[in-house]
Amino acid sequence: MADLVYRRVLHDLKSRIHDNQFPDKRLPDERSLSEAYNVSRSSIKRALGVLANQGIIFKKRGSGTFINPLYMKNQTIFHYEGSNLGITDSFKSDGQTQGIKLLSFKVVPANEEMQQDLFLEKGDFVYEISRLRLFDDHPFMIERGFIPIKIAPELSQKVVSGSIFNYLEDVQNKVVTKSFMTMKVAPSNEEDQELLGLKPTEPVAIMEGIFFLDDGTPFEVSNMRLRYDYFNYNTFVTLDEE
Amino acid sequence: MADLVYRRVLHDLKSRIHDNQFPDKRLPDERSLSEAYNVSRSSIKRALGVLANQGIIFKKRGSGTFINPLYMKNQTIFHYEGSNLGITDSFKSDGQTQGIKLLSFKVVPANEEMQQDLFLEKGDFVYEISRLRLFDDHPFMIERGFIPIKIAPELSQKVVSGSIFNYLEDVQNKVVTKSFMTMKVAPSNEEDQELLGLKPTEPVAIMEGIFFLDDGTPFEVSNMRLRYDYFNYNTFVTLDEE
DNA sequence: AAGTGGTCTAGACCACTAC
DNA sequence: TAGTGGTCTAGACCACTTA
Repeated sequence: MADLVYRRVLHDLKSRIHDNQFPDKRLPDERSLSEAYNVSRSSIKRALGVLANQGIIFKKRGSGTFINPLYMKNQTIFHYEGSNLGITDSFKSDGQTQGIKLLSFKVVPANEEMQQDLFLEKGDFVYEISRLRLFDDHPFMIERGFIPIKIAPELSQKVVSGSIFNYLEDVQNKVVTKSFMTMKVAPSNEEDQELLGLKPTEPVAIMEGIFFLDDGTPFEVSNMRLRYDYFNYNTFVTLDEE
Repeated sequence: MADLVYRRVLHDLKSRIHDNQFPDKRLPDERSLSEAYNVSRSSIKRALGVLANQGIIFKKRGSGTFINPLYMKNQTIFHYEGSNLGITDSFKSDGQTQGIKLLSFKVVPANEEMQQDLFLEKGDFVYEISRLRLFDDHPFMIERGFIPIKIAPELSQKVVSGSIFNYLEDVQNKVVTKSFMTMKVAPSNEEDQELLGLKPTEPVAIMEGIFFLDDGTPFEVSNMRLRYDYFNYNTFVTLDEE
């Protein structure tokens, strides 16, 4: 994976940018880069495309490719590297503790919706895992996840009481790299109010997602209900390609 | 712009997907598409790549290209799907009407936070534009935006009563292509309840964003409060290209 | 073994910018 | 007019999945 041509170029250019090797904030033109790296112009383009997506450079047709001055300044805000799809790792824990309380752990037949979402056949089974997430002993999220048993046949109660993604990666060498999420807002229902300690006027954020493995296999559908005051989603959107 | 090959394919495939012309949730393979559209496989790949980025399809190496089942569900009104940064264009208007009611339009000095976000100097001024967005005559969003006067010196009351982004693009040839957004949830306050017609138990979604022009210039900071039942944000996160 | 998506190349032509 | 990035092609080869 790391020996791909465009990736080699990408990493090299990135470190050269960080090393300030382009003091005029301008990169060489694509044809020169192609020659210098001894790769095709398409590969250069691909590497530059990734950098542009990350907001590190700007291309201006007809004039050249330039380093984004904002990127070099305000690194904290605009830097989008190493985000994480898993919940356990999405919360900053500077000394605070995260906890998981297992509410229920069952095996159930996949309903029709689930069959579609997870690419299952009629009669396939899924784990249904309900958990309460705690942050410094305060519950902030109800999580109900469904995972096909045929993808992870030996999930145990112990495993689902911890980070499932970490288990998968460490033990089974499966990596979750994509997710499709949809976010909504709703008034809290009675279960929310009880489990999350909310007043009737206090709402929840709802995140539903499908998580995919590296190869595109849908791995889990998850429904998450969060205390409104623990929800904060940041995103950097670019529209280069419509 | 619209006559690009990959865009033609992209739009065609997109509408075929929406029309449910692939009932088995599977697209033809790339080589067949290439032949069917009479374009190169690279162009097919590019179109499919955009669809994949938008989370509409996903590709499984070795087996094929499939439609994301979650995408077809959850099609509410506010629908950001990376297709457009502007609000006016983010709403599906199949016959429905969108409206904007101007609440206030002032010029004020930029406070310190604004100076940072919009890269302004001490003493610079910004427009403060408050608007109520309507959908089929129902208010669904309160929008308060701040734009530096030095970037758009001749904004008029008429312009800010319509789509500012469209005005910029059509009249000034400036295009907004990037944004940094943060989303939260909160109980509705009295102003929300009055303007959006909410009950005290009904919440709002809050979106705050900085919008950037093509060349990286920050153009607007905006704070948006939406009726909870009009909010639905879909996003597809990939950790692929690092 | 056949079929699928992924990567990469070499080169043509186009559209825009700067001088 | 020269130089830049953008689009597109045709085809080779690789990696993975499925049977």
